[in-house]
Amino acid sequence: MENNSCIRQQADIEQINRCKDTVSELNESFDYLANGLSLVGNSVRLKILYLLFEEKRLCVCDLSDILGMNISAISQHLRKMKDRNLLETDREAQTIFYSLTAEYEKMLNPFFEILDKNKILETI
Amino acid sequence: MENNSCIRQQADIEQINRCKDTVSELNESFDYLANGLSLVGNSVRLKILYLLFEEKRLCVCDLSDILGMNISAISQHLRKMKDRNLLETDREAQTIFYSLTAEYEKMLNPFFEILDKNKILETI
DNA sequence: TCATTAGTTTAGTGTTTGCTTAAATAAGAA
DNA sequence: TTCTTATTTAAGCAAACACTAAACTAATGA
Repeated sequence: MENNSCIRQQADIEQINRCKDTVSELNESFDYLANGLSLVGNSVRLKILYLLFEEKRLCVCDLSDILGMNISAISQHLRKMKDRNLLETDREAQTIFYSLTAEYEKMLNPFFEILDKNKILETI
Repeated sequence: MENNSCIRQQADIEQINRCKDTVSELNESFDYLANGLSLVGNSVRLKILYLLFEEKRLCVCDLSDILGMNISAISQHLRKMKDRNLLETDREAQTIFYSLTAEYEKMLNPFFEILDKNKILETI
């Protein structure tokens, strides 16, 4: 499959084997983390996450209005994030409110801070 | 385009307007951040970033060998990350070494710590 | 100068993602 | 029970993405 002719003569074999061990040990962790980060790495979902961080909770319909997008499209984004435990729901009659889970609120905080900082800069 | 019939009667108009303002103010920041995070949200690139964090520098050929992937595929991933300033290069004769930029090493540190923790757990 | 080694770039292909439309579900009100 | 509101789910499609193969560039050495 691969063109293995490229292994440098001066390659550090020990280093390469250490790296291979790391990759095979952490393989599932890499997949899991990358999958979580790819959810945040979409501007619609990042907006939703930040808005929920600021407002604590919003319903599908609010988000649809704020972002100027189809209810269905928003719902599908929310579902992905709920499945991965970034979000949780809270029903009030027909309305379903989404909010950040405590775990991810904490984890995403550094990024929210970057956005907060930009927001202050914009208003100056 | 949108079915605007979904605006709830009980919707908090002030809240919605505040959110709309936030979104339009920070629009480019959302795009920029999301784009950066989407680079990290791919397991091949996350592996590369973590390996560079651990080993300080590696060449295209080392990474190709470690990850069992085509040189060309690795090179294309590296290029994307270099374009976004996550990585920098350092040539030594024909060999090009890639390393994390200080800025992103710092920014990605919390995620590397999660992986480190998993690594310790695996070895127990 | 020609061959070799290391890496990049381009074109092509299959897969994944995000959005649209339409149908389905779920709760409350008439 | 039927209608309305709020949301979800399923199907379909276009755009973006990741990988392969092949051509190309760049540095070194015979």
